[in-house]
Amino acid sequence: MTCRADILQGDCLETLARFPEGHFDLVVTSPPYADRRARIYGGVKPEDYVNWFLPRADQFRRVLKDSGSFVLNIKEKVENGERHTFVIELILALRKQGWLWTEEYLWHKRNCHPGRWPNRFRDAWERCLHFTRNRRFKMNQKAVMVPMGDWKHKRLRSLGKNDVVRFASQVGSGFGKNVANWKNREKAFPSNVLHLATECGNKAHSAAFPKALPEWFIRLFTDPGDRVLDPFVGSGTTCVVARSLGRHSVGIDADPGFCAIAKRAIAGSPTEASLAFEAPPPAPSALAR
Amino acid sequence: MTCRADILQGDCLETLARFPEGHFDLVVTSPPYADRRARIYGGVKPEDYVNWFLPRADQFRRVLKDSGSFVLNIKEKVENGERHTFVIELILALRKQGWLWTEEYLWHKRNCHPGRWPNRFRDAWERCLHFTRNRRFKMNQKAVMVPMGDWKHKRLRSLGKNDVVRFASQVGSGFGKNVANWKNREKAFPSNVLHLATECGNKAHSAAFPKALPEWFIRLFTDPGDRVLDPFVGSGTTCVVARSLGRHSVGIDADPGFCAIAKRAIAGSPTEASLAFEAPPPAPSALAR
DNA sequence: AGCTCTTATGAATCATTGA
DNA sequence: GTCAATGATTCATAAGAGC
Repeated sequence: MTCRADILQGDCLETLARFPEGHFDLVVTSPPYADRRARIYGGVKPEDYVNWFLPRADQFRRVLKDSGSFVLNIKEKVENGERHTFVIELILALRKQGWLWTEEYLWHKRNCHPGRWPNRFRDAWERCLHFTRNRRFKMNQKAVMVPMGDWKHKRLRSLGKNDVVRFASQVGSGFGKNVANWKNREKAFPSNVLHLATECGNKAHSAAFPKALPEWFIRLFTDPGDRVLDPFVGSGTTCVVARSLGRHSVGIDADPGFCAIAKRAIAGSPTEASLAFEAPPPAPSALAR
Repeated sequence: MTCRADILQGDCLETLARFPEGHFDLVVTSPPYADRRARIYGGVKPEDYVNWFLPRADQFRRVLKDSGSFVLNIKEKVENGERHTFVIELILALRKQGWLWTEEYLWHKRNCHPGRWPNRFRDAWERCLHFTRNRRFKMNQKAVMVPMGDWKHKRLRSLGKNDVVRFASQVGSGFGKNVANWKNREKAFPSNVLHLATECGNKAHSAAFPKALPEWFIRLFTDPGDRVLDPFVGSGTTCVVARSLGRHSVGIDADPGFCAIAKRAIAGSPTEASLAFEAPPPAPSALAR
């Protein structure tokens, strides 16, 4: 199956009005952080961020299926020596708007930005806030199981008593008294912490997140053939990934330059169909450790 | 030097009134989470948590030195399928009280609690909120440096072309690698993500955090001889660690049972002086990956 | 297959200057 | 003074190629 991946230029606040209720299964996005990409988004100030975001989130909610998820990758900046509070204020505001704050996943950035300061260390993590419309929602946990890797094979071959205990606790099965259960199992469920390196080819148009991030959430919260929306699509990563996973997608960006880049990225990217012949699907091994 | 490690029984709200202003250099604690340890703290409900906590935090602030830090290890629980908001509300309230929300460190629990649910994965992280009274505060970054990997030695012998080029072209915000910085450097600075395994030693009195957690913050935010406070000391971990690091400490707990346990733990634990003869100081390698 | 070595890579902060 | 803009400074790692 070849899936549609449409890029629309405009402010998602207006662009989304064209879409019917309950059209999408997943909204996943990394919005312009406050004060970043100032030229394009008019440099929303941190203190205005919530008010800027809310009406857009209202649209996201309208076009999202009842069983859908909304994943928001965001991190507050430091201002005046303090972490700014606009993100946690946004969480509270979104709840008032009717969203459920179901979970907060963490993206641990293995390669974070360099730097050194007297009052803090380098920032190596971002939030992936998971909101839903309902307590019951679609979640395919098996789709993101991680291989246990060499580690398991080496360890299990020679079973010292300590090894068994340590093995069980590291995998998180706890109570892994019955190691035999694990021997035949190749995969383990991940936790709510994702370990991903950032990747960004294009310096001029830095991608917000590495492909593996939307990939993880698309696998987790949608089925093949479902519809994915990224209302701040930037260089197109979400749509490229969605297509390669066999999901339809819509990406919106206010900046014509980004839209052009996104379209090119999609045109040059493999579809699921082509992947099936050319290469194995991306290994989830890189996703969560 | 043998340091005092005093355990006081009582509610820290009242107990701290005996202490003068600016007595402590660091407050580090893992408070009874909402709804946990209900018998002892009267089972503070999540919705009452902020109001319960605030007057105590006011005392913490009073007895903390101007250059001091307050580290709060906490994680919101899931209620009714949602993450509760009492922690982020607490952050906002503490700022209103005059605290600066300087940073949010993460404790990534390498071996988190087992379990499986249809709508979420295992929770593998907790917040370590860092509050200060001032923008300038005591921070000994070198005290928590971690050994570098072996790769460093080889690295210096033959520098990749990329290293040289990027460093040379310091124009245009290219990343530079000042190799001189690496000469004679055996250790690396950590990031704001801590990778620590939980200790599951005594299940009867579930330790709030592993020793390595208070150890890291005590090293980072105090000097030897400084004074550390844990107002919800539980089984005494903070005081045990503080003493072994040569810091004076006060631990407070409302529960006489915990106080007894804490006192025993301290009595049976090594002082810094004894450690100097018996064993090398704890290797920081275990602290942050 | 393991080991060595090479290369790629990043949504940052802070201090200072100018309006 | 307060605010805004600019520039200087800053690491550590993982993945892959090669032997």
